[in-house]
Amino acid sequence: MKLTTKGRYAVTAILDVALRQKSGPISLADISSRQDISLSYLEQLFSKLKKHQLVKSVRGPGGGYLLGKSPVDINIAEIILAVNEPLDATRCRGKGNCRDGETCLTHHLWQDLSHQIQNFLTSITLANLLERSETKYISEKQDAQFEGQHSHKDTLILDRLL
Amino acid sequence: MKLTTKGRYAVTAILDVALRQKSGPISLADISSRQDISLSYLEQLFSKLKKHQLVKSVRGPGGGYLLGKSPVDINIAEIILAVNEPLDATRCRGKGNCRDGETCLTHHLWQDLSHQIQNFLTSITLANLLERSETKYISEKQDAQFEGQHSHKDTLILDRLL
DNA sequence: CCTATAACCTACTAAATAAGTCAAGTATTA
DNA sequence: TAATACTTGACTTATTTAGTAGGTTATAGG
Repeated sequence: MKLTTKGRYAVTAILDVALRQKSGPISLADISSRQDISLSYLEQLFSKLKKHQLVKSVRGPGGGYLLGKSPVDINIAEIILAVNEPLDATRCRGKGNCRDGETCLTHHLWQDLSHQIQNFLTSITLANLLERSETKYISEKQDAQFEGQHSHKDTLILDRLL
Repeated sequence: MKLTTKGRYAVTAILDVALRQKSGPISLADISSRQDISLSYLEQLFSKLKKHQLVKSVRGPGGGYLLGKSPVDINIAEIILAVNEPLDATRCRGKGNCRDGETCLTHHLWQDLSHQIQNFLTSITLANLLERSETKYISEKQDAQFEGQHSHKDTLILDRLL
């Protein structure tokens, strides 16, 4: 699970579609100018997103992209995984230095941690983000789901954004 | 918050120290051979880790690195942030296309999401990982803390690693 | 039918970052 | 005082990200 600007672009772009698709397909050119991401880069990203059925396309004038399924059924993890390559293999695969299991320990702990992050991102859907964008203050339900045991002092107030 | 192999190297390496420091300082050469990370790259990483007081060094023969504080007081987020540069600025800063607040929407949602991930990683300490490495099966307490509402079918059984 | 629009596709390139190398130090202590 | 191990900085290389250029196909609307 990699978290880079690439995944962020993908999430941003698909959220842009989600927010506006009521009025029909959204063209990449529109997303490009709104989100300030180059058109060609968006083409690369949406090609992958489409391959994973996260979006569907409408060709021709007035065409563009629509969500491939309901926002409830699209989670953040799958968006990020869709645009990142097959998630490169474990470091030790094939190498001799993991034969006794001992040296694999931290390696697998990291993998485990990575799974936790992925689970976490899987638990957040596009619908959740849409909700947040329509909610002036974060609801308690969301809050609990997102934050676990931590202090809420840095919780984002979406008010100023809308 | 970026999640790349760089941060993974850092977590892996510092965990290696945590697991073995009972027998004294751990040299980078040892970590290098055990974890298969180049010595010089480790030097770069540990230089930053030390700057953030996550580790402390012991010079001279038999020297190496020790944790800078208790495993309970070191969380995963600070390890990753320590080796990644000051967390690059927001895309729209200074640019004209965010003036009306509208275009910033998804941008801030992403930032918010990033905060959630950071909160999550902040909630996991080195001590948690150490515990896990000593526990054959994941305890319920850990499980609840880590996973939220999700299915546990892909939960890692550490048994096979130890 | 024609034309503009927009998806789709391929190949390439520039920039940034990650990862690793090299070399010449300095401090510590057995 | 020699061995060990950290420190520092300048380099190189590889990979990934981001952007360009140049097309083709599909289709809505005049």
